[in-house]
Amino acid sequence: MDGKYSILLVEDEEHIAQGLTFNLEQEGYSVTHAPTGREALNALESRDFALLILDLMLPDMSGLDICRSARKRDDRLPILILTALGDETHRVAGLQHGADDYLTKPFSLAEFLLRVRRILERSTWYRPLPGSIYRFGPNTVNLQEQKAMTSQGEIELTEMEVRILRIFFSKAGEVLDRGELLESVWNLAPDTETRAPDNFIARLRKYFEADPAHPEFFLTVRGKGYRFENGEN
Amino acid sequence: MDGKYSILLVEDEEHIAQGLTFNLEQEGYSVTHAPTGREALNALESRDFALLILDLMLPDMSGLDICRSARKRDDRLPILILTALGDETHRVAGLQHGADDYLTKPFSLAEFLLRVRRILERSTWYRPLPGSIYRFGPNTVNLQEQKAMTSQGEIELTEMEVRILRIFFSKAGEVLDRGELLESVWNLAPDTETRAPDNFIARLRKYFEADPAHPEFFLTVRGKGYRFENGEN
DNA sequence: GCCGTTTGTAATAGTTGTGTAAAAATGCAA
DNA sequence: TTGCATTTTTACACAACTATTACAAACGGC
Repeated sequence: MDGKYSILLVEDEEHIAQGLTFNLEQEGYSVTHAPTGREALNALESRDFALLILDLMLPDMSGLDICRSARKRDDRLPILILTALGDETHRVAGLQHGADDYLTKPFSLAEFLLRVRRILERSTWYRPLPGSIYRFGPNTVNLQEQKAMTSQGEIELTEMEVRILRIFFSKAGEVLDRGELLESVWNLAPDTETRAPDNFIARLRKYFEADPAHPEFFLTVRGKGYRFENGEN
Repeated sequence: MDGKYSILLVEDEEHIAQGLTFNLEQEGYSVTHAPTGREALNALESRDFALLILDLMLPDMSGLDICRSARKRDDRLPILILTALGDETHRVAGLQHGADDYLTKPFSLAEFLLRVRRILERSTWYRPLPGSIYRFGPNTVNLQEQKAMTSQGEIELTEMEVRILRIFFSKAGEVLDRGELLESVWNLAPDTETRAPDNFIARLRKYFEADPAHPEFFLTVRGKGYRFENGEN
């Protein structure tokens, strides 16, 4: 769960896929490649992407079907169609199916990368940055906007709270010892004597736990530290 | 004020301009036509548009210059470049100057209209409809006429107040840090030491909040800056 | 005089420190 | 093993401190 944009590239021609993947990763994006429609749909089911790049000519199904079902799941997912079908009918059909952009092969690599960048830049204006929304149990945390929705209503988060939550979310399931927390959140030596972390844990439990005395998300690992469980794994 | 999108069309060839205007109006948009760069800049100065459609080949100046200065005024104004210069260098240059899309003449009218519609649809996700009035809670703000209706009655807004409100409205929900405000409203270095923003916030809260000490719209994010919530999202 | 900025001081939110209670682990004898 | 005393660790309310913000009032330019 890093800050990189994750892109799903749906393309059956292996060498084109490799070239695009290479160049997109070069730009700092994280690319998942799906060579068939089936795999594309699976990937869309299993996780969130910041952008869908779609070849229309797939062996098993029409790209437009993928386009439609992706739109249905997430009506603001940016979609870039990339195809050899360049005539007006196809372009219009693609745009009508909800694509954000439509590039015809052969296309200029520079233009392609610019359009990708432009789409992703714009998308941050209307959808949260990848990884900035986190859900567990009845809670929804928006790290970017420093607020959270809990079963008790919406609350504002402070900077420290956000920093701690960020660490916990990124290491869900792992035990975080005091020293590690002190280093990464407080920039203190790992052996500093302070109970500041305890206090924050208590606060987080008050915010997010149904019964703070018997936490199900922010767990104590006696003698070690704390462990965050998101309730899924 | 109607809900129509207003488009500024910058195009020197009269018959093309007429054709596009006709078709765009057919679609329900309100079109302003500027045949020269100078007139385009004047129009951009005098009022807000939802979209700028730009021919690059103008008699008096380069379309890219217009693109740049329009971006400077409003960094989220959608721009569609429309030109006969179709080779890669020009396309890339256009996109690099901040254009949202780039269509090469001759283009398909249907595709053009679809792309316009797509851009405008997306834009409502991240910017308030220009020229329309903005509502939050019991307040109604008209940036165009620099007036606002609050629960205490109608007030006139000063230029600075309008500039700040514009930023807050267009970034509703986001945390705006001091530096960002200083840059975009005051054109100052982001690390300038001043409390001018505080004073305006205090004023806005006095205008628009039922209880300025416990704001529900203009919120403080301690250590960061401010966040405007329109009460919907 | 109107607006916008600077300045000074009060108020406040957020973080950390501290004390006490509770809980868990440990030691050890039976 | 079991039971009980002892020690260690954690929970968390509250106090103390500090950096940041609120805002009135004075100031200054167009």
